[in-house]
Amino acid sequence: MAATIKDIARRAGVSTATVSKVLNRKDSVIGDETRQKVLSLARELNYTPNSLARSLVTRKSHVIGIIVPDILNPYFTELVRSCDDAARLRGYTTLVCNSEGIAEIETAHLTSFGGHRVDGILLAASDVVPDTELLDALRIPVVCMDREIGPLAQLVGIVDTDYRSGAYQATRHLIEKGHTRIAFLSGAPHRSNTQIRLSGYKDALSEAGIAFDPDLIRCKEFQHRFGHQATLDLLDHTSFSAICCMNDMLAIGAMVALRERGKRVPEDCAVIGFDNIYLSPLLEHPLSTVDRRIAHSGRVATDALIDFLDDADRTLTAVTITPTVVSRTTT
Amino acid sequence: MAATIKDIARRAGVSTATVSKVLNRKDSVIGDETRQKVLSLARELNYTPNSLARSLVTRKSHVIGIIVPDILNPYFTELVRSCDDAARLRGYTTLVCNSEGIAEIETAHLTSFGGHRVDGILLAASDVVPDTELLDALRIPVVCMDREIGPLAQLVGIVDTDYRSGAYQATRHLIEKGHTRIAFLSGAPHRSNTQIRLSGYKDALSEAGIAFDPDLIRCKEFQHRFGHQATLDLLDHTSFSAICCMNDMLAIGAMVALRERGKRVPEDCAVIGFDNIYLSPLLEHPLSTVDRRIAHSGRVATDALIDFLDDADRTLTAVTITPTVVSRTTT
DNA sequence: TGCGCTTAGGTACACGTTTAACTAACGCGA
DNA sequence: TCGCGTTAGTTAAACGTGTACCTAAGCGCA
Repeated sequence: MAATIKDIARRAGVSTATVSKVLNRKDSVIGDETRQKVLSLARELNYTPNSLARSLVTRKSHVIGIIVPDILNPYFTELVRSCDDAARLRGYTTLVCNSEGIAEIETAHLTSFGGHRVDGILLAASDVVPDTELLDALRIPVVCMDREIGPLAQLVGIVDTDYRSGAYQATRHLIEKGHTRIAFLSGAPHRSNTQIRLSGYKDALSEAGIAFDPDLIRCKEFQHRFGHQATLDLLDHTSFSAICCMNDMLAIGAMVALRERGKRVPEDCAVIGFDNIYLSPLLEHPLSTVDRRIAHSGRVATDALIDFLDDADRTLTAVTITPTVVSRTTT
Repeated sequence: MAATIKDIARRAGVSTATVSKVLNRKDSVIGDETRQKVLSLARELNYTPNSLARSLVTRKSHVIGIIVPDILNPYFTELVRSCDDAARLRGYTTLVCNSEGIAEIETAHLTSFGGHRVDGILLAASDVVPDTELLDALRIPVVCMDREIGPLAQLVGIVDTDYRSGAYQATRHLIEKGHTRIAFLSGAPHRSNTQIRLSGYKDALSEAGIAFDPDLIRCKEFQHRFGHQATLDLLDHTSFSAICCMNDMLAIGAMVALRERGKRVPEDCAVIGFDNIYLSPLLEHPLSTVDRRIAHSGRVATDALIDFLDDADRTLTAVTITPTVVSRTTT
């Protein structure tokens, strides 16, 4: 069907090796006339190299696999987009998989990555613990983004966000606006993910001489729905004038709850989010939040991975991104 | 590195053909003992078939390529997610590319699809006209989703949304709520995409005996930003009590503008969107909109494509989805 | 005995590339 | 004349599978 190197070779009256050399710019040793003939035939037949065959022999697929829990989550959408852009810029293609935050699904995807011989793997934040045994067997370089992982030989990059600092800054921002009763919403309470943010929150409070009140804390999951439900619950059981949300979806949920109860934002209750997803400035009340530079972190992670793949012997890259508060209308 | 069929064959003392047969369940003709030996060795070496090699010989990659203008747009995020789910369910993997709505980029992606020997292509809505010449040369089955395309031999599926009906219903919904001055926001004015929706809008108006007023129409692009800007402009130049937006992002933009000008939704101005992206119920004012069954349409399109790929000679599938109004808080 | 069928598996090529190693022709200096 | 270095290619193997076709043994049966 599609033209192959053989077709070109036959018509040009040369061997496939010659064609291959010309097409790969390894043609220092090829005559000018032959080169031209091959090149023009390639164009004429509109030849496209079969990457399957090529990858098979070169043992490089120029594909990198990405695993996220759910691309519908705007944070991951944005992250994936930036990874994909960065990858393409360097001649790589991405294969994106949704793990649903379920270990078995992630494992299946990793296995499939192995079968497709991806050159590298990007692991985005998730609460499931990566199957290091499988990863080890796969021998494919891995970069983790805000994701805890055990010791792993082929871990070649780590890009983390300084959650403590982010939470600290968000809380401090609220305190500076005069708030003292500040609720705190986050994900799974036992994960370090949440613990570390909580410590940032506490630091800011104690620095300001405000007592920590456990009644103001609600930690369960990073979903919109929980932000809504927790806010309603807070409203019923305690008093506060601000909510510090550990991601933007929680903040969006909180704002719906506040409106349902007739509370104005920010007059009656201030809200700050975390992530700065691209939606946050677009909301009816553009959301104050903590910018964690999503696109930048995706780019950095991808570049680290590809640097490793392209340059022979490279060492582990570790970057931590410090987020900053962006104040909009909700605080 | 990774175990191959050869490794298994050697250890089992059989030929690679035998191993291949066992592993592919073509083993009616293989002895039970041999089968077990092969199977257990495969497990032991944790063998994963090399899909590159396999695809090379079978001429089936079990990959389908998807092109969307921009996955950051929630409509496309949701669409891609549902296509991916549907594809995996049937043993296919997806390769997602962003065209930015630029013809050259789309062409590059299509070429790359050819190189990767994808089995089928899913083309999502976009204003650029597909490169049918290239598509023709590629000889890869294509399914279009809400996308105009010229005659094309390997077009095997079309799933469209009845935009006219959607726009008609949205307008009618507004009229039933008592509105008579209804603004209309949509994308590129000359595209049939917008024209057809406009006709639905006009039909509803004339049916209700309301005169069409061109001053209430603003068509340019389907971006949040334009929704915001157009609403401000409308507010400055005319009067109206409702806005009919031809996608949800426009509606979100419109609502920001209304809030900036101190207008309450829906008391001072009602707003209806189109698409029913997953975000629309989550907004501070859960958005009334027209549900176009995004996930369903992705699934239908993907299934149509794979039906074609799996069953030998199938004919073109054409589905049109009729959207329905979902009334929430903004009308 | 000769024939055919069944069972169990092997042989060998193909898929489309890349690449190390080889060759053939030529020119040139000693 | 011989040897050597260039130049411009070619040959052949390899990557990991799938599969059409072959073989060989065993058995039943006329």
